[in-house]
Amino acid sequence: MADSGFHHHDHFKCVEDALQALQKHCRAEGLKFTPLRKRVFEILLEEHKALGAYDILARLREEGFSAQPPVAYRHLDFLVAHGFAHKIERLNAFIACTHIGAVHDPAFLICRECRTVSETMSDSSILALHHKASDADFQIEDSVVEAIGTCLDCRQTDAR
Amino acid sequence: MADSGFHHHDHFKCVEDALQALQKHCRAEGLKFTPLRKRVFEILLEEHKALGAYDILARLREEGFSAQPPVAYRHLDFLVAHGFAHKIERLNAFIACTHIGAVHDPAFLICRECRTVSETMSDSSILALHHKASDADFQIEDSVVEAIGTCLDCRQTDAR
DNA sequence: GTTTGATTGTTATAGTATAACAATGATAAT
DNA sequence: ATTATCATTGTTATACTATAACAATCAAAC
Repeated sequence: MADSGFHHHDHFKCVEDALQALQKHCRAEGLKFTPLRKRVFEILLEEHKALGAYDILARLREEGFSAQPPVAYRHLDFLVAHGFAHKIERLNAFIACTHIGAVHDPAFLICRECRTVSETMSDSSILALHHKASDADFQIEDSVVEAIGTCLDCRQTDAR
Repeated sequence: MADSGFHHHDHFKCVEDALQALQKHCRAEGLKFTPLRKRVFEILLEEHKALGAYDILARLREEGFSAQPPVAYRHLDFLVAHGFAHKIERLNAFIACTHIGAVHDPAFLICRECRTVSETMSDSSILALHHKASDADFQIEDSVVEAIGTCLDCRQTDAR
C-alpha cells in the first residue's frame, strides 16, 4: 500500500521525524546540520509534492538566503546523496523521502495535476528488471520507477 | 530476456522493419510519412543508443535540413506519441522503440557510459505498482521504468 | 594560531524545452 | 480550376533546468 502522499497521516510527526533523522545522520557521519540544509529539507517536507530546484530557490530568496541556482542544487543533491530526498525524473523535481533509513529502490505515483507524490518501496517491481539485467550482463546501479497519472482528489475536482 | 541493445542481432532488418512499420502506420492513420519524420526516425534507428534532441538537430543541420530546436522536438514527439520512440527520462534523450506495435509499458536498461539502451516489455515489473496505485485510488496513465548501470562491454573496457 | 577541509557565495554559462506565429503544402469542397 | 481548410514545417524568441569554476568563509584538528 502507498504510505503517504494520497493518504491522510500525521504530517507534523512526519516532518519532525524526518528532521530528527537528518540531524542524527549528520552527527553520525560527521556532516554538518547547517541552516540551509535544514531549511531546504523543511521546504521539501512541507507537502508530499515535487518541487523544482527553482521553486526551492524562490522560497530561499523570500527568506533572505542566498539564492543562486547552485545553492538549491547543492542542498538538493546533498539530500539525495544521503537518502533524504529523491529526484522525480519525469518532473525534473524533488521530493522528501518517506522511507528514510530503509535501503530501498523507490517507486513513485505522481499526480500530473497537483504534483503530489506517493513513494512506495518497490519491493517486487524492480526485481523483474534485475532478472532481465543479468540476462543482458548488465549491472544495475540505480533505478527509476515512476507512474504518472491522476489522484482521486484531482479527478473529483475535474469532474465538478 | 533483453531483446536488443546489448545483444547481437540483424540490425539491418531491425531498421528496415521499423521504417516499414512507420510508413504503414502513417498510411493507416492518415498521417504523412514526410522526409523529416523518416530521417529523424532513421537517425534514432542507427544504433540502440539514446540521442538528445540536440544530437538529432546537429545531424539534421549537417544534412541541410532546417535545424531549429522545435524541429527536433516536433518529430521526436511525433514518434513518441505514435509509439515509435521512447523518451529516456534519466538521460533527457530518446531511442527508437524495439517493440513497435506491441502495447507495452516499456522498461529500459541504460548504460551510463555508452548510452546503449536495451528495451524490455515490462510485463511484471509495473504490475506491482498498479496494485499500489489502486490502493491509493490512483489512476496510472503512463509509467517510467529505467535501470541505470554499466553494460558488459563498458565494464571490460574500463578494466583494461 | 595556523593549516586543512568542508561549506557557502557568486558569476557565468551550458543544456533542455516550448510558446507563438508565419509560411508552405496537400486535400477536399465548391 | 479555385478557394477554403488543415496539417506540416520554418523561424524567432524565450523559458526552464543544471553545472563549471573559483572566491570567500567557517570550523575542526593539529
